[in-house]
Amino acid sequence: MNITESLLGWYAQNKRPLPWRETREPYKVWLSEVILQQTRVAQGTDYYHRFVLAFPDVQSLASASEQEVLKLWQGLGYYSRARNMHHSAKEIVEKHNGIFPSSAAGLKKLKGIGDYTAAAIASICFEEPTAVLDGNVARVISRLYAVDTAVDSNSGKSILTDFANSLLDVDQSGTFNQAMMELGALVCSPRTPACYTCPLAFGCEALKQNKTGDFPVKTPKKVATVRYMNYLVISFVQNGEELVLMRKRTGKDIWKNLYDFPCIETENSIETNDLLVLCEKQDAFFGLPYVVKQVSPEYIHQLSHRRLLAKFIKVELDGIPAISSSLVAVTKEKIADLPLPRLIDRYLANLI
DNA sequence: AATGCGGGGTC
DNA sequence: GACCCAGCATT
Repeated sequence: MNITESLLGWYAQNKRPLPWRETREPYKVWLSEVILQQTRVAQGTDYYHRFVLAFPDVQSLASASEQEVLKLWQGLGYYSRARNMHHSAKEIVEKHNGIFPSSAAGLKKLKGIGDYTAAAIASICFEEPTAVLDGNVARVISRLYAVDTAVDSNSGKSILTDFANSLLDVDQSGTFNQAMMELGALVCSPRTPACYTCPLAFGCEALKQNKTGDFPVKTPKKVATVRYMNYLVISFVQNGEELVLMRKRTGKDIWKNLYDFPCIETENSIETNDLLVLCEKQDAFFGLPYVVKQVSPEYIHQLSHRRLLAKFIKVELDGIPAISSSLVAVTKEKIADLPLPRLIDRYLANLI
């Protein structure tokens, strides 16, 4: 029995019935792969169902507005995935006549498709004999061969990809790739791998050395830095209707093209009185009389690479502000139509 | 090669 | 609290 056969035999018996495994349509496989980038199956599955329902094919996705796509992506994070997928859907429809590229090299030319996703779609949908390398595969292979090069370095990725390709069953590359990932997800887990039930235990170098905990080798991460977000929740009445100012986030910062409130970011925590001085200085209230209605407690919003400490100051203006183009004035009901970061969504849920 | 980008589950 | 998840783009 060799490693490849043992793996495929295990997979046939133990694979989970995941919805995207019921199809080989490139569109649906692509959608599933993008949703699952840095995202667990449990977190992404509902999003997959909602997307397939709302946009059943690449044409319907291409016809949608970016805001619709982002709204559907809301809460999943890494929003560039949604923007890039929408961009690529339009490219596939307009430049490729709605037909997906059938090679990994062709797929990689599309925005949002890198080494992993290109190999995944090419092998699963088109049987291209190329191995994928994701977090699961890196863990399995690094343990199997006791690879002590960091898996997040270029040389490490190259070594691991070569090993994976050397094991690849070229006649069923899509199945093989999914089997490797499934083994990593279900058996060869990060903390305490279930080696006693692993079909590859007989050939595992890390297990032989009793050092599964030493692999994969990774370069240490940096600690998350703090950002202080002082949000201004500015409302006013126009034509008998209460409106709230929202801001579309542009530029290279987090949450690009999602909506939050006007915000004064500071280097350190700031008292409300000092913040109001800053607001005056920056003309945040448009020179109108205002009343502070509420100051929220501090919200802690933990991201992988950032720790956001947010405060929300609710202010009512007496008058109608002359707003710039980056701001929109919306009714409370319409806020729900906008794509919102999780932090803003949490705050709004607490307002009642 | 290093950094930014989200959010949530798990131990 | 630390880790990490079917990674990618940019610099």
